Amino acid sequence: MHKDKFKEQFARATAAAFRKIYPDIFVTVGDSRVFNENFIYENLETPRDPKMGRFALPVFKFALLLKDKPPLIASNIAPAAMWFFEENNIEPLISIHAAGGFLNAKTDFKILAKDTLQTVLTKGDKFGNSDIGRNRKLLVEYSSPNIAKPFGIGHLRSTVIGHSLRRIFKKLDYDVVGINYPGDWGTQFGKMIVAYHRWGNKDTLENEPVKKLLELYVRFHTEAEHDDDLNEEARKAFRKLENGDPETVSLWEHFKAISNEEFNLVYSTLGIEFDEVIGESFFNDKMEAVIERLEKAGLTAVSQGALVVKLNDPNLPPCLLKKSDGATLYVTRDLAGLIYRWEKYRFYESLYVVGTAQSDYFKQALGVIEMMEEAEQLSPEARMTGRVKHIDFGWVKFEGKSMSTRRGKLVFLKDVIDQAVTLARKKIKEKNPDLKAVEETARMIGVGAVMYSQLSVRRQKDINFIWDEVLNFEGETGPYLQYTHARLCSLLRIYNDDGRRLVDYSLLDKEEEHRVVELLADFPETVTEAARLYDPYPVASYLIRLAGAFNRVYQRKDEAGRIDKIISADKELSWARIALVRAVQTVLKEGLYLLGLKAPEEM
RNA sequence: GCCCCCGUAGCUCAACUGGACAGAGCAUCUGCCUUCUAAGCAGAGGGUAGCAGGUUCGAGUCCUGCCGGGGGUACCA
Repeated sequence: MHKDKFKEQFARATAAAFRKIYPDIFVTVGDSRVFNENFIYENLETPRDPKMGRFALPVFKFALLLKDKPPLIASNIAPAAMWFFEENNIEPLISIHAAGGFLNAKTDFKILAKDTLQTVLTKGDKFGNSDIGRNRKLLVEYSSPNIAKPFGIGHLRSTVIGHSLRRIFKKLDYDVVGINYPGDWGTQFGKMIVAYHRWGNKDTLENEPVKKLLELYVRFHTEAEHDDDLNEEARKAFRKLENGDPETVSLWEHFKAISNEEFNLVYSTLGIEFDEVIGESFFNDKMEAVIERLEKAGLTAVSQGALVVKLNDPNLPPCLLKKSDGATLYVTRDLAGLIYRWEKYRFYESLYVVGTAQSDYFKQALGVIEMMEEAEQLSPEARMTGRVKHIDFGWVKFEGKSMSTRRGKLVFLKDVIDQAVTLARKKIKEKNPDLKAVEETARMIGVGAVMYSQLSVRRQKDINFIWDEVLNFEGETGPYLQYTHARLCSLLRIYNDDGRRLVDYSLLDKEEEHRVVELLADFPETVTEAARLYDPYPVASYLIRLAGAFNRVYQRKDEAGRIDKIISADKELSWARIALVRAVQTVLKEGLYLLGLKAPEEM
């Protein structure tokens, strides 16, 4: 793991200072706690207010050990640490100050700026890359919509989060396989088939077939409320499908084709990629083997006519492998999928980006796997237990109300995107009528706004999908990031140089500029943080901060109240500032890429 | 009933997993475009952190109990 050289120097100096100021205690505890450099490094924090310093060490926890009051400790250590540099003839990269119970470190700006900007400009979009994922196979399952149902905004969240995680982990050199696992099997198809036979025919599915399928699905559920036969019929129809009845199968194929056409359109509009698309039905012929394996492991039981595995956790209901009529369930296929993926990939980790409503379900499935591997006494390397993770995310509501496919209460993603793109088109006409690529740009912005709406909150939080907010392009939004990017590109077009000259970074001496450089230096850490949390959110909020910091530089006013422009008559100064612009543009573009958003050069 | 999650500004959310005076955006109000994109920037107002206890040098963050909301609770996925 790459270490920050400023923090390393801080740790070395303060550890030495602690040894010097508290020699008696050092003798008794030895090279540990505050006397140990690594310990100090690990305990560094970032101050809430960047003005206080780049990083800080709170010393409260050491008061007991050192038998001193925290402010006294800090004020003793700070000068001793600075003295350490002088004593050992080390050029300090930082200055250390005591502030109450904190030791604050400020970095030498010239060094930070030179390091950071040169690194960004030479590495380009590889800035922030890391090799922590080398030789690690990582599976990410996301999107996974249900065939024969429209792609609603409910599916958007899994799609956007998963796709972003795929890119983030790739950046860290993981060998990522992005998987789409569409729901193309199950009792729902029995319902669809019954509904189609009762109320539909070939002509029904001529125009807007996806909406027609939804209508059939909804009608089934409303009528099933006072017609018990319907559900029974549906179960029969699904069994027919499982038994391979040709007519039923071809109808199912037809539904699938209709849905896939719509899904692919959505994916290409959003720019979503997968490495593998395998539907549930792929596992039809692999379920028996799983059931046999579980039986052999002595885990199965028959309960109320159904084949089940009872979990160890008393709070979980038994896991149903087969219904009392012999038909399989979702989990049966998912267990087969889990085993199949483990055997095929021997993954380091496998992530399932699925809503939090399914968390008990995942506990069941993973519980069954764990019990099985335990019963089979597999070696630790042969077990997938602990490597499979449910990456859950909060409920998506629409205008404060729950959505329900069964009741037809849902919002089509297609409609949402259309609205957003239309609005973007309108704004372009208004704000930049000379823009040539209107259609393409409007699409980037509209889609960006919709996608960002799913990333602007930590993934565990519920999201309320509110039109006014999604269609607002100001403030903490995708279009704001894109706009800032376009603005940066515009500057680079005007000041057309190759960026290969010697730059005096000390000319970037304004507070606003310092803040931008500090943020640029934070990018690599932000990416690893996102990976650690399995959440793109840190990247999203980071980009907002970066864009805001740059916009403040861009519109900073001098003492006379005039805008202090990036490009001025002062050549040296302009070069330095353009280097900053180029670095911000690079990171902003890469960050947007990680989120799955396009970065327009003009808008 | 039982099991998870959540309650922070009018609204939507942050706060580096226990640290510094709780921060942003939206909305409202006030400024700023005679050449670098105003989808922007500066500023103002707006807070008893659901309530009550507890642990701690230190609590929005941890523990307990209430109150309120959401989700799940074997033959859906």
